[in-house]
Amino acid sequence: MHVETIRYYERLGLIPRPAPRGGLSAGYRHYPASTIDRIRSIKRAQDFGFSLREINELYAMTAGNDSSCGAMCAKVDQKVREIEARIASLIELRDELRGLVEQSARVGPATNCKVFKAFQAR
Amino acid sequence: MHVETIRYYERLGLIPRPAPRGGLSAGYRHYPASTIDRIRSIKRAQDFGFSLREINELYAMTAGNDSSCGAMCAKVDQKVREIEARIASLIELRDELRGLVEQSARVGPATNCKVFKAFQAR
DNA sequence: CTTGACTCCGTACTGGAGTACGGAGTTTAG
DNA sequence: CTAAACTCCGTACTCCAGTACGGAGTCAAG
Repeated sequence: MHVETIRYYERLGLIPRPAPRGGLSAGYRHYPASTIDRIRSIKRAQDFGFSLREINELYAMTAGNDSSCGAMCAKVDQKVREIEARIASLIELRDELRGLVEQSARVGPATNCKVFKAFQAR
Repeated sequence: MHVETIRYYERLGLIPRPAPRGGLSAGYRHYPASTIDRIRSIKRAQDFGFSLREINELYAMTAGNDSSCGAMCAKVDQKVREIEARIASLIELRDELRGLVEQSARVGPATNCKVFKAFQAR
C-alpha cells in the first residue's frame, strides 16, 4: 500500500485525516486502528467491484443509523445486474471473435483474412 | 461522428490527414472514400473490443504484405483469451455478491448487514 | 451582405485510481 | 553526527477515448 494512495483516500474523504493534536507527531500521520480497518474494508469493497465513489456512498449509508441494510443490499443487487450485463456482452463478443478466427485460413496476407474482412465489412 | 473525434484519430495516426494540395479546400478537410472506409472499420474494430492502440497495430500488420493473416488471427485469439479471463472473474464476483445478499436480512441498520460485514471481514 | 452555422487550430479538460515530482523537514542506522 | 531513507505538502502527470474552449476563418441561406 503506497503512502500516496492513503493520501489520495484522505483527499476523497474515504478516511479521516488524523487530527493535528494526537494523531500527528512532528507532522507525521499516525493512524488509529479504526482507520486501518477502514482502509482494509475499502480494498475489500474494491475487490467486490465497487468504485471509490460507490464505496463512499456505501459508507454514507451506514452513518445514518436507520434501516440501511435494505438500501445497502439494493446497491449490491444493482451491482450484480451491472456485472451480468457486462458478462452477457462479453460472451457475445467472444463468440463473434471466435467465429471469425475459425473461418480464417491463418495463412497468406491479412488482406485475404476473414478477420480483416470483418473489420471492413458493410 | 464528431469532427473532434476525426481530428483525434488523425493525431493518433489512425487515418492519414488530407494533403494540403488536393485534400484541402480553403483549409477544410475533404476526405477520400478510402479514409471514410477506414474510419468505419475503426469503429467496427472497436466494437470487437480492440483499443485504438491495438487497432493501430492491426493496421500496421496489414501494411507489410507478408503472411499477416496468421499474426492477425493470433491477436484475435489473444483478445478472446482476455475476454474469457474477464468473464471468469466477473462470474466469480457476481456469485460472491449474490451469496452476500442472499444471506442478508434486508432489514435493520447496515451495521448488522451481512453485506456490510463482508466488507469488514478479516 | 449580413447572420448564423460550420470548420480550422492548439491546448486543456473529463473521469478513475492512483503515481510522480520537488523541496523541505524528520527519523534512524552506522 | 552525519548520511540515507523516510515523510510532509501541493501540484501535475499517467492512461484512454474522446470532448470542450476560444479566437479566427469560411461557407450557405435569406
